[in-house]
Amino acid sequence: MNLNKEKANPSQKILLTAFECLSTRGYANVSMRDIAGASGVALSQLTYYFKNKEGLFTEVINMMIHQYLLEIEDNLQAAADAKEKIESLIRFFKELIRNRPKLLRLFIDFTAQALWVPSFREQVDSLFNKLTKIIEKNILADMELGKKLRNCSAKSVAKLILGALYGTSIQIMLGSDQDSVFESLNLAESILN
Amino acid sequence: MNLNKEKANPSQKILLTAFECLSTRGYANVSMRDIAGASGVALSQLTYYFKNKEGLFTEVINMMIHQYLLEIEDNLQAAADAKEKIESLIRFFKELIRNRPKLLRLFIDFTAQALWVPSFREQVDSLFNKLTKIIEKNILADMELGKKLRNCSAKSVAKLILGALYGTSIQIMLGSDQDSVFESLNLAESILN
DNA sequence: ATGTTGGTCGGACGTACGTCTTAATTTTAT
DNA sequence: ATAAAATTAAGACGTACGTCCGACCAACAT
Repeated sequence: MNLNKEKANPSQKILLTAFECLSTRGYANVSMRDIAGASGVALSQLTYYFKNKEGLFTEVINMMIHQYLLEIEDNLQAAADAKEKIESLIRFFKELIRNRPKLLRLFIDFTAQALWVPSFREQVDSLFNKLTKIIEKNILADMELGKKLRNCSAKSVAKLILGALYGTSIQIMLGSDQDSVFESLNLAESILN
Repeated sequence: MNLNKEKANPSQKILLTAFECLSTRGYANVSMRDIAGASGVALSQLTYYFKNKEGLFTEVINMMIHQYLLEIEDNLQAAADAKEKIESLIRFFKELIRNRPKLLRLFIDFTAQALWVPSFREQVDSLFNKLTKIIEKNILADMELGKKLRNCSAKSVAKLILGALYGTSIQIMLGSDQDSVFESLNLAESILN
C-alpha cells in the first residue's frame, strides 16, 4: 500500500488498516477492536462507516477487486496477441504469489467465508464471472485453442483456466515445496499455446 | 454417513456429529457446545477426547482424508488404462460436487483455515502431496501426456491437474451457474486425453 | 467388599466478541 | 452567529466462547 494512510480520510484509513490485519491474520482471527486500535480510531467508528464486520470486509474486498481487476485488464489489453496475453495473465498470478501473497491470502480466506455468508458468496460469484469474462474476451477470442475446443463454450474454457490458476495458486500458498508448483504455472502457459 | 451413530463409541459419535455440523455451517460458525449438544454429550467430553476445537477438527479431517483417499486410489487402480483412470478421477470430483457437497465444503473451509493455523497447514500440505503422488503414479506414468510434456516434471503436471480440478470445484460450489463449470470438468478430461 | 481407574457430567471462569447507546465535538449551511 | 448535521469518542450490554475443575459413576481387579 503506497497510499498515505495518515492523510487519507478516516474511512480510507480504516479500510487500509483492515486490509493489513485481515490479510495477515485472517477474518476469523481479527476483531473489530484490533482494527480500530491499529487504525487509531474508536471502535464505534467502524460501525459508523461500515455498519458491521461483514460490511467492512465487503468493502475491503471491493477495494481490492476494483484495483486488481483493472490491473489485470490493463495488462491484458496492452499485450499484442493471444500468446502475449496468456503470458501476461500467468505473469500476473506469479507476481501475485511472489510479491503480494497477502492479497492472495485475503482472497482465499474470503472465498471460504463465502461458503457460509450469502453476501460474500454473491461477491465472489460476481468476481469469478468478471474474471471469466476477461479471460474469455481477451484470450479465447482469437486463438487456436478456442477453435480447437469449439465444441465447448468459451465460457467453460475460461472457467477451467481460471480454476487451474486459482487452484494452483492455493497449492503454492499452502505448500512447502513451491518450486514445482511454479513449474505448474509455466506448464499451464505452454499448454495454452 | 451410513455409519450407525448411536452404537458407535462416544468419540466416533462426536466425530460424526462434528463432521455434520462443520460441513453444514463452517468451522468459524460452529461452537464446541453446538457439537456437544448435537451429539448428546457433555461439553467436557469433547475436551476429554480431542483436547480442543483444533484437535477435534483435525480428527474430523483425518477421518475424511483416510476414507476418501482410499476411495480415490481404489477407483484409480480398478481402472484399466490411463484413459479410464482420468475418466474415473473426473467422475470422482463430479460425484463429490453433486452428491457430497458437504465434504467438499468442509475441505475448502479447512484449506482456508490452514492459511492461519500451522497444524492445519501441515495437514493440508500433506494431503495435497498425497493426491499429487496418486495422480502422478496412476495417470502420468504411462500416458502420452507424460511424454508430451516430459520436459516438465511429472509432479508439476500432477499439481496442475489437481489445481485445475480443485479450482474448478470451488467455482462450482460458489457459483450460481453450475452447468458451465461442469462442462469445464468435461473439458479437462478431453484435454488430458 | 474395597479401592482404583477411566469415563461422564454439569457448571463455573475469565475473556473476548459484535453491537448499541449516548454524549461530546467538529464541520457545514444559513 | 446560530442551528443543523456529520463525525468522533467512550463505554456498557448481553452473549458466546474455549477451557478447566471437581464431583459422580461404572467396571473391574484385588
